[in-house]
Amino acid sequence: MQNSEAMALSAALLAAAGELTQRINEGVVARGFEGMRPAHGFAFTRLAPDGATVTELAAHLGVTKQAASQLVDEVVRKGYAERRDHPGDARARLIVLTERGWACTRAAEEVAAEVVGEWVELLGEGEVRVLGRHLARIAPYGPIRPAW
Amino acid sequence: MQNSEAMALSAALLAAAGELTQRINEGVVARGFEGMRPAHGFAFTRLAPDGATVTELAAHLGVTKQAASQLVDEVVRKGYAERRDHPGDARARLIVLTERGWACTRAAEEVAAEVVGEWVELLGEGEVRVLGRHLARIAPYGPIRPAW
DNA sequence: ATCTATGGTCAAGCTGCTTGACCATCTGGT
DNA sequence: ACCAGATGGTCAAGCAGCTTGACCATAGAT
Repeated sequence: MQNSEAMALSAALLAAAGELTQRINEGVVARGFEGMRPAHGFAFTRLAPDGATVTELAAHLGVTKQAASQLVDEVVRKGYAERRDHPGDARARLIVLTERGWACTRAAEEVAAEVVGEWVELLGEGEVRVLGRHLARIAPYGPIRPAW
Repeated sequence: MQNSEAMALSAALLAAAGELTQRINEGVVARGFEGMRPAHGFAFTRLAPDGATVTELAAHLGVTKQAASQLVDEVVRKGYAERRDHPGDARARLIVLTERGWACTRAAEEVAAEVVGEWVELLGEGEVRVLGRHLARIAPYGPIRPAW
């Protein structure tokens, strides 16, 4: 495969990721979750199942734990999450979503489904599923970082 | 398609984009182009064919023209590009790559080809081509923004 | 019992972006 | 030809989000 072809693929991937992120964020904000940034959403995906520690969150976001801690401060202040004592480790705090945090997460999923729905119209559902499977094989559970 | 499925696809897309960007940047830096950041590479892809104005660059990167101008300052100072008079518009300057700028661009293409080569090993060349075509249809020539 | 590693926070600083103001030049209407 | 508004570009100031460095409390190992 030619270098220029690889570069075109890279550019398309980046453009798609950037547009998707922007649209999800705009949709979430439009649904009444003001002051939310994409990073909050990515944090929520890590907090969603059972909560997480600041250190785990930092690893997931690819930032320092200080940065993650500041981000937690912010979402706690805005009412999307709360710090609880960690069961079994008195040093750690378990960050969990509040009901409003869950509502925000559901809103993000709805918007994502809208955007992906447009892709389905363009490419067909089967092709979009294939796209998802291939992308999942390319980037299996790495940290989610800003594209640049 | 379920909301959770759309969210998983979104996460995979973002993770793939983030990893690709990081690896290309690391590869470029490792080849001797120190101090380069991903944003520089994205700027170069716009400058590459025939140069561009600061305003065009700003639109391509999705930032203000002041930010684009600062970025141009930086790459000019580092020897990757130069400001020339714009033929046909005395207000504007045409930013063009220097030879070193072209070398950096070629290096980025090489690294991108390496990474995409790994995807080809995973998925096969045909599937990767399909991936590229689909992504190109999803995000046709939008600005390349940071993922968050 | 101690020593080291780990989770977390506080504080300070930096980088890259934004907003706002401004000048030079282009463009279109009169 | 001229003027008014639009456009390209830069300067300056401010800020948000991240980093590094220092520090404390607790865990786990020896």
